[in-house]
Amino acid sequence: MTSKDQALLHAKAQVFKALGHPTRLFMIQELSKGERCVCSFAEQVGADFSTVSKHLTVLKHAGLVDDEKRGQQVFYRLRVPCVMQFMNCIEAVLKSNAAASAQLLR
Amino acid sequence: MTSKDQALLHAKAQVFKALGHPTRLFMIQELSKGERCVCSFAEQVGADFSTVSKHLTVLKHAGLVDDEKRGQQVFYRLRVPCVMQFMNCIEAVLKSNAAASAQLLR
DNA sequence: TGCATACTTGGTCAAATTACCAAATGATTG
DNA sequence: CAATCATTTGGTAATTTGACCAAGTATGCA
Repeated sequence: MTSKDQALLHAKAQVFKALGHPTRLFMIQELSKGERCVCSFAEQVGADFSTVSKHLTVLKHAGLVDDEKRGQQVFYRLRVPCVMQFMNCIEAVLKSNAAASAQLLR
Repeated sequence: MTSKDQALLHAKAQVFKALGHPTRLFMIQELSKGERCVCSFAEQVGADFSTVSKHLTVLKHAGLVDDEKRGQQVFYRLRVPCVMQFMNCIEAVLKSNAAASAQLLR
């Protein structure tokens, strides 16, 4: 494997890693319905404002979302709609997979 | 959000988390070409046998792969072909996204 | 039966992640 | 300009992750 392949592999893993947290995954799901400001997440997620902001930063660095400041608010937008497709596929797998579901859905 | 939704969200996040490591992602890519025994990965990945085995366990618990013992070898198989589709989508995004690429492909 | 081969499991330790608090920045309002 | 609202940044502590080594289990062969 070339070092370029290595880099690409690492980059892709970073994207998955960014999605590998319940709060961030929730944010992605919400963003798939339309843009949202940080404040709207802060309420909904029930975590500290700073925590929410940091999660959004992770998603942004992974290239999954874009942000735009308008007035004093910052709006985030989903950049990668194909995530949702995969999310549906995973959901189907989880539901069809007794072994993993028993472990994961607990 | 109901606690059932919470559980599902958590389960999905676990799946992404499992994919969020270069070695495990590599394994998934290789498995998309066909089944493989642990030993074959051990050589290729260049990590300790036990490390390889643990990575495969993570993928298995996430429901992404199946394993089958035949003789003294254990063969792993990809359970979720749709991962590859998403992988391609991510790859496209990474290549089209200067900002993230600069960070991630370094 | 005894020994090699192919894995898995348990332990340990360093590094990464995540959450919160406090403080800093930036835009808006009085 | 001072005060306030929305958000980010920095610091710290608790938890999780990942890598290796050593030891354990299971299969196959002499």
